[in-house]
Amino acid sequence: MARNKRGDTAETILDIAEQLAQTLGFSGFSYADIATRLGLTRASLHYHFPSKAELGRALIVRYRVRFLQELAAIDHRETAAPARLRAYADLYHQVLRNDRMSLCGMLAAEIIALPPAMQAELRTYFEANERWLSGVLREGSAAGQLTLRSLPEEEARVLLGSLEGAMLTARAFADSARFAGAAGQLLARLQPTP
Amino acid sequence: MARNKRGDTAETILDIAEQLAQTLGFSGFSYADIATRLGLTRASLHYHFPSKAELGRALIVRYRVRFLQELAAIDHRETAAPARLRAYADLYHQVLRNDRMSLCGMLAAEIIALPPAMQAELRTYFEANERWLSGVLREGSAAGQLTLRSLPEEEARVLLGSLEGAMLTARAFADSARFAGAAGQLLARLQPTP
DNA sequence: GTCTATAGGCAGATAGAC
DNA sequence: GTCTATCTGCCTATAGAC
Repeated sequence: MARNKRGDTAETILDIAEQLAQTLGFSGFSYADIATRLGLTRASLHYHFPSKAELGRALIVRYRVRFLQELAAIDHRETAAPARLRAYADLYHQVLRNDRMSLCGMLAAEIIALPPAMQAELRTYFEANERWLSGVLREGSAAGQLTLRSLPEEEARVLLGSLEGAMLTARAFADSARFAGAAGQLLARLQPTP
Repeated sequence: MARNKRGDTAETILDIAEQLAQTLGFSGFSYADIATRLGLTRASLHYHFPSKAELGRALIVRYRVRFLQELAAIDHRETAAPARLRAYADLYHQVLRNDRMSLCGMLAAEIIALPPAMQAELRTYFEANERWLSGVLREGSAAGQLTLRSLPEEEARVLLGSLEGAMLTARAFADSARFAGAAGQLLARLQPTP
């Protein structure tokens, strides 16, 4: 749903659900968890999001839209490909510093347990990410700022997966510096050797 | 517990629980799921594993022991570092072809929702993995078979995280070839350029 | 929009018979 | 070891009053 204006109850519900999903997983939280933190009853939540499946779908859609806005901001702020990639990795790092896992990385783990509509949205999210990364890698390669060892599309897949995995293992040790180190190395490998 | 001999009911319970945990996550399955597939009642399961937390702990311990046995087998079978790394990545690939996620990668996602004993076992598992990888990378580097861009320990962390992440995203697209492609690239980057 | 009340089911776990 | 029966609590979801 989430057809209301910003600042609305629906948005606040999504904020809380997002935090819970990124820390406990989608099957790891309940309407009761949200209701308690929001100071509402479970029944009221169902007014805004009739089913948990619809809440989950809205969660991914909003997350993707916001993420793409941030990517557009990076495109506007940074012009060089290496700087854009660093800014991209920084988005992940910020999430981790908030003691969260990437929403879609988390959901990808439990994808089989998710309703079909959420599975589809998840793939759309990853595809959009890879499309943006591919573009940055291609342009950086053409400009001589990056050295690719394979096609931009394939490098993008590897990079996306590697960053998600770096978050996953960093979280296991509750150490966001672990992520920063891994991200730095992954990007350094793309640097051209003069 | 799992204090019984192999082939026992306890082992079968672990087999089923392992498959469920690797596909749905630890909070994604119940004693009822295991009982149904095994043809027992929920109460009987509690005889073997009094609580789900103990079942989960036994799950990780057995998984780690088996995994380390496979790593020892690789050490015995392959002598060159690049071949050992390929065999290592192949272990992941086999898991994925069984439509499963790496057990500990899955559990790492939901680590905050896990009982403390499971969290500790999880870290032990990852540490053991990194220790083995570090050794292979160090020896391969010393033998001129691999080119490292940083310390073996750091390269090991990056590789472990990247492989886990490659599984995660490959699963989102239900495409194990995606993992194979990423793994191939990650290992190719370690190849010395003559 | 939010509430109370409640349905109906499933969760992990235990007691005690066999 | 496995069973039946049961407890307690939580889950998603709905009906209907305000």
